[in-house]
Amino acid sequence: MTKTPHAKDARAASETALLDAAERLLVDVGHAGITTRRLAEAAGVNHGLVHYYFGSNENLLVRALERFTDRLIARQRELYASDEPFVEKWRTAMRFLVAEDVTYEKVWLELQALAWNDEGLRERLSGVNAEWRAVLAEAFAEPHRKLGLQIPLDALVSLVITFNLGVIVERLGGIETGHAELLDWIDGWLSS
Amino acid sequence: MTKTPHAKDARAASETALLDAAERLLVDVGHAGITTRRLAEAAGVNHGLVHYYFGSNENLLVRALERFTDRLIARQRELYASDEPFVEKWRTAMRFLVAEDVTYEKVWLELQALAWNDEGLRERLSGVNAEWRAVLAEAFAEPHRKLGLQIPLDALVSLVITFNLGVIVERLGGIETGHAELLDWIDGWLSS
DNA sequence: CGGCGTCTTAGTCATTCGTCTAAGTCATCT
DNA sequence: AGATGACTTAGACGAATGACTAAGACGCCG
Repeated sequence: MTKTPHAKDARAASETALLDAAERLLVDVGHAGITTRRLAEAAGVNHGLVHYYFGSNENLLVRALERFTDRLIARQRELYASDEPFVEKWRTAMRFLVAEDVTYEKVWLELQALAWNDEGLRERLSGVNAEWRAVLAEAFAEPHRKLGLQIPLDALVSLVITFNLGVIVERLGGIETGHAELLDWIDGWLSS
Repeated sequence: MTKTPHAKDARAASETALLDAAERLLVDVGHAGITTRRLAEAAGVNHGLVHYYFGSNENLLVRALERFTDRLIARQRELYASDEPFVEKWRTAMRFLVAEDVTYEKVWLELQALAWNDEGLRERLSGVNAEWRAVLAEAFAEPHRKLGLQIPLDALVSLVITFNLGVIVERLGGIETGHAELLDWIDGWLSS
C-alpha cells in the first residue's frame, strides 16, 4: 500500500517539475503553444510521463490551474488578513499590480483565456472568483463604512476587481498609459 | 494589369469569407484551435487558398485583427461623436458592455490573448489602444469639467477603460456578479 | 537475497498540422 | 477561336502532435 519514500519523492518531484514547467510555458509561449513534448522537455522528464501521471495534456493544465488558484487565494488572504491599516494593504496590492514582473499575471490570464473555451475550467474559475470576491468584500467593509462611501459595497468590490483585471490585461498587451496616474490619484484620495 | 471583375469579386468574397470564418472560430474555439483546414472549411473554400491568399495562417489572423480593430475604432468614434448628451452615450456604451451577446468581446479578447505571445501584434494593439484612449479622452473632457471631478482626466480615462476591460474578461469567464450593481450605481450617480 | 510491484524509458501509432505544387478552370483579349 | 494569365482545386509532403504500450530498471519486503 505505502509507496517507497524514494519513489514517492521522485514522482512528486517529477509532477511538480511538470506543473512548474506548465507555468513557465504559459508565460513564455501561452497556452496555445503547450504540447506534451515541450512540457516534458521543459520539466526535464520523459514525455511519456505526462500521460502516465496526468492522463492527458489537458488534465495537466487543469491541475496547474488548481495549484495556481490555491496559491492565488492564499496570497490574497494573507495580504488582506494582516493587522496593517487598510491603506497599507491597498498599497501593497497595487505594488504587486504594477510590478515589473508580470509572470504571475501572465499565468493567471493564460489560464483564464484557456477557460474561455472550456466549460469545466470556467466553472472552476468562477469558484475562485467568488472566493477572491469574498476576501475583498471583507477587506473593504471597514474602509467602506469609515469613509462613508455612497457606492454599495458590492459595486465597489466589482469596480476594484474589474479595474485590476483591466490593468493586468493592458499590461500584458504592453500598455501602461495612465496606470500610474490612476493609482496615484487613488492613493492620494485614500490618504486624505 | 486589371483583373477581371468577376474573378476579382470571387477572390474578394473568398478572402472576406475566410476573415469572417476566422472571427467565428475565435468565438467558437479560441485562437488556439484555429488551423488552416478548419478555417477553410468554415469559410467553405479550399484549404490551399489560405496559403495562396494570405501566405500563412498567422498572416490571416493578423489581417483579421486589422479588420476587426478598424471596425472597433469606427464603432467607438460613432458612439461618442453623436450629438446626444454624454449620459446617453454612456448608457449606450454600457448597454453594449453587458449585452447578452459576447461575440464582439470574445473576438477582441482572443486577439489580445494572441498578441500576448506575439510582439508584432502587440505593437499593433497598442496603436489601437491609443486611438481608443483618445476617443474616450475627448468624450470625457466635457463631463469631467462640468462635473468638477477631482480625478485627473488621464486617470479617469484609464479607470473607465480598465474597468470595462475587466468586466469583459469576467463575462467571458462566465462571471457577472456585481456588474449590474456597479453600472446601476454609476448611472444613478451620473443622473444626479 | 530473490521475487514483486511500481516507476521510468524508449519507441510506436494514427492523426493532424502548415506548406507547397502541379494540374485544371475560366473569363478575357486579340 | 485560340492563346493568355490569373484563379482554383485536389492532393502530396515531411514534421509534429497526443495517446498509448511493452519492456526494462529500481527499490522494497518477506
